[in-house]
Amino acid sequence: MKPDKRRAELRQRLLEAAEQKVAAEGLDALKARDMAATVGCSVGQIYNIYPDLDALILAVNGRTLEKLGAMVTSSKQTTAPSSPEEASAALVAQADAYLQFALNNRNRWQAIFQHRLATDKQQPDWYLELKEKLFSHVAAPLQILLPDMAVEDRARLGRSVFSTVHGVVSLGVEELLGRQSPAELAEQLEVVTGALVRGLQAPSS
Amino acid sequence: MKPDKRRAELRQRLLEAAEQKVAAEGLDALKARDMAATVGCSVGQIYNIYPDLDALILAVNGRTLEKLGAMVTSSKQTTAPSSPEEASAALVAQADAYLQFALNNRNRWQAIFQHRLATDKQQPDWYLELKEKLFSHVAAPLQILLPDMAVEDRARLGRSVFSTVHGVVSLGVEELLGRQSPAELAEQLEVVTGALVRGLQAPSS
DNA sequence: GCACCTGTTTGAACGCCGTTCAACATAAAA
DNA sequence: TTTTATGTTGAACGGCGTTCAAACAGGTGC
Repeated sequence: MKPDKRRAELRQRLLEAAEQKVAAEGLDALKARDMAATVGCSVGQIYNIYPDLDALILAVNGRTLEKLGAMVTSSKQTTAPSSPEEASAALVAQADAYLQFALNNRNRWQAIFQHRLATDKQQPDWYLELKEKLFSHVAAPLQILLPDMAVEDRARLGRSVFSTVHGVVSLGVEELLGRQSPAELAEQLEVVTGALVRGLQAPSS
Repeated sequence: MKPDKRRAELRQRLLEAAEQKVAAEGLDALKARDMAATVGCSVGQIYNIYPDLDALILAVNGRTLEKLGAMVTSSKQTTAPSSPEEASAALVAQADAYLQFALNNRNRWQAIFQHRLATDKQQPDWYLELKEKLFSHVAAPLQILLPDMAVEDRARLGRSVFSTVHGVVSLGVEELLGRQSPAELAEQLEVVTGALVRGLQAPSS
């Protein structure tokens, strides 16, 4: 078999093994030696395929971002909301979809925000674009909700609304055990996103 | 000198050294050997004073939470807001104070949310109380804003509002370089918190 | 002074980590 | 077959948190 094909296959197997490991035991459980043993190659081979473990983690997180994006997109109750009411409902539904994804894929979702590159390295372009795509999903319903807003302002606001939802989900999921149930969390999230959307429509003081 | 006194002094010196290290170079730069060298003791001595490095980190983060709490508290433009308008302004001011603290103490602030205990260990009570105190600062103005709400509901909502602000600050600070300036971030935060507060007062649909 | 005991302090050593690279295997060319 | 180029390997390196047998210091009785 050609070495190129071997490498491509191994690359795929490594990614799958890494995804499963992260999903099952969290980002901290991802170890080079363990991955090598799982896919049946040497430790060194990993570094022939990925420059370092960070690259493998980014590949895993990239796939998570894709799944997350698909989830949030498919949540839009109306594929193209036309009224402010529909747009509001779509935003609240997106927030709930984000929460449900975080709850159902906790380790994978946490890995996205847990992982930190060394300060001198920076996230690759394809990864940044994936995140941007996620933000833009939020900005779309905002267009119906706030039609007079400039495009770049709406993009910024989309990021902020996403951040808002992320904050509630993030701190909520992190101390799930002992304090609040998933149902209570979903309720709180709906209260907050609902209020935020109403407030954005209301005239500013 | 009595060993007890020596230990107490060393405990203090270790905490200060750890704080400075985290503030200057971030949580990841905190190493046992380095701390020992800085305060002039052996590595082992650290483990006679703190059970492990997690405990030292929690001590550092505890002090950060205290400073943060003081900052947010002192931000209340009116020490005891009496009108809904004052309460709204107080909440927006608190959010801005939170942002300013995060910007001015980035590494220390990041350390709070970056640090993760092993899943089998859990945060000590005094640490949880510090966080609870922070949330309660938000809940206080909510009392004027939503006087009819039950106490425990208000506490929950306080946590959610805090989470909201935290989300915007968190994702905002993490990609500060290249995209948005601190001023833009502050503006975005004000837009979001303002809208949220307005929405909470408006009748729910 | 010395010997004894008791609690404290020490830093080499352990196990685990990401990463490297001289040595080895394999395939292609001569 | 021999030589060359290319791909693969896993022991070894440096660094990490943590431990614990051994060295140490302080007090007590002689």
